[in-house]
Amino acid sequence: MTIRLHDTMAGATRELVPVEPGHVRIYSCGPTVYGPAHVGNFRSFLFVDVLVRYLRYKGWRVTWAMNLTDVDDKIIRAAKAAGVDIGSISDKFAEQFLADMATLSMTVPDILPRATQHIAQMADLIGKLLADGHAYRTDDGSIFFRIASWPTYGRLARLDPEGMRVGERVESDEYGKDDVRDFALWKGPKEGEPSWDTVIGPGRPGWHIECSAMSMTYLGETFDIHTGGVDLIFPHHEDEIAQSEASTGRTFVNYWLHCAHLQMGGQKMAKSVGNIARVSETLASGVSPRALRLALISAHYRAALSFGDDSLQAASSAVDRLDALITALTAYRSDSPDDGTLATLFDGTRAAFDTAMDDDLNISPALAALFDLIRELNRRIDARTLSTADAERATLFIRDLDRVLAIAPPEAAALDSELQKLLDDRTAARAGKQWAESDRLRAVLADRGILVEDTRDGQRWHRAE
RNA sequence: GGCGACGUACCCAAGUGGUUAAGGGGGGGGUCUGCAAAACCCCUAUUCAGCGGUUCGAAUCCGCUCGUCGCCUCCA
Repeated sequence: MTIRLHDTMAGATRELVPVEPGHVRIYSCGPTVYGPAHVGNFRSFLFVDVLVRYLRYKGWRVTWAMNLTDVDDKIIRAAKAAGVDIGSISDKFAEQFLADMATLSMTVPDILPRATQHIAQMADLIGKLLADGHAYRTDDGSIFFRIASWPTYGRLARLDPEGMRVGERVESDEYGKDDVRDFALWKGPKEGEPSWDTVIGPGRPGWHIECSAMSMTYLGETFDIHTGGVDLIFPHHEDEIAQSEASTGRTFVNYWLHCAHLQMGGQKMAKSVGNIARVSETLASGVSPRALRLALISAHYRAALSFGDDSLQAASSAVDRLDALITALTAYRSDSPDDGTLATLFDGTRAAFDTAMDDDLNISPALAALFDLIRELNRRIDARTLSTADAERATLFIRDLDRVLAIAPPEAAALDSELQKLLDDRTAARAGKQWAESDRLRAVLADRGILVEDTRDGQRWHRAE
């Protein structure tokens, strides 16, 4: 039971060995809830979802924490613009985020800590850094981390601290800092901004400190996996490491996992670039949630992934193919004896699937194993070599793999009696070769979202999405 | 400018030294079928950005060239 993951710090793929045997602790940098998240954001969350799902599928215990940043410059700005307090902005978009998560069948993290509910923990951490000389106050009550006090600063991002000079793109007007590269742990109180009274004085937290405080609160001073998009490597994760390790004197995180960007139009999807797509918009354009999910998880997480009509179309077709098989297996009836080679087929599929996923979540070959299985099962359905029980076994096997992928259709709920009557009427019409009536009923059912197909197993149906 | 990733068919994307270069999508042909849909079968890269090199052997290793993207700033 070994799984290898690519650790950004090591720059290499390493076997996952958790601090506590059998129990993996994961922290993910979550969204800042100042607006609706876009699908690029969700790519990075779904990558962790797949990781968590796979670890659990393999029998590991997982504790997954993902923060919701509910206080920062953007939220403050949005609240001011709307004339409300920051809570009404962050609550609204946190709610929307959770709804989008559910739409995409994303596992709900075990812990979803919010920054504003952990101010005291952050203040304690900053207090420790002040006491140890890793941080200093400025005249306005802000507190900065002293990068010069942390020699390994820049190691994660492979940036040379000496080379990080003030350039065109680095603001140098934040006077008061000892060094322009120092970053804010705490921002002094300002008129019109939220402020908390704490052991280190009044003010509000800087961005990076929340992740250190909350991850260590829930997962311990040293935990296993920390995830985020590649754009968080610097400065966010670099800063987290500096402030965490400076305060504890221990290794903060054992494995840093970073997800590559989702691209649209040849560039990374970003609000600032203006090329974003949101979950709600994508669904409104007729793409099913499962197709969207597949489009976002179908490439290796460390490779840039292009998103657009083509990728959504391909994912939709692939999901349809899976659906068609499940529908066919469900309708399948045969007097054939059990297929003695079915177990071997399943074993081979699982071995290929697991081998691929064990290798840094190499999902492409894993999906290939699934689709190879789909073709082979369709062959056997056509050849009528499966028993009725085999078809059921096959469905169960696919649903087992789908604990990791979460792209299979939900168990079909029973139809209401009116729809069932339409189906029954159509079956009767077909029995009497009343093709016109049969076609009419098919159209009526299609209007109600029930797609019917005729096969030698009789009429079968599935819901349109 | 510094650091890094990548360039495989019409599109997406595995493969990182050795028989026929996965899989998905798309396209073409066929089978099945009242029709439709689905499914199945066949075809769609003698070739892996280009050029050199190492090797018995390279898409896979090395060098150079060209191109794309990312980070160095808020950002998943």
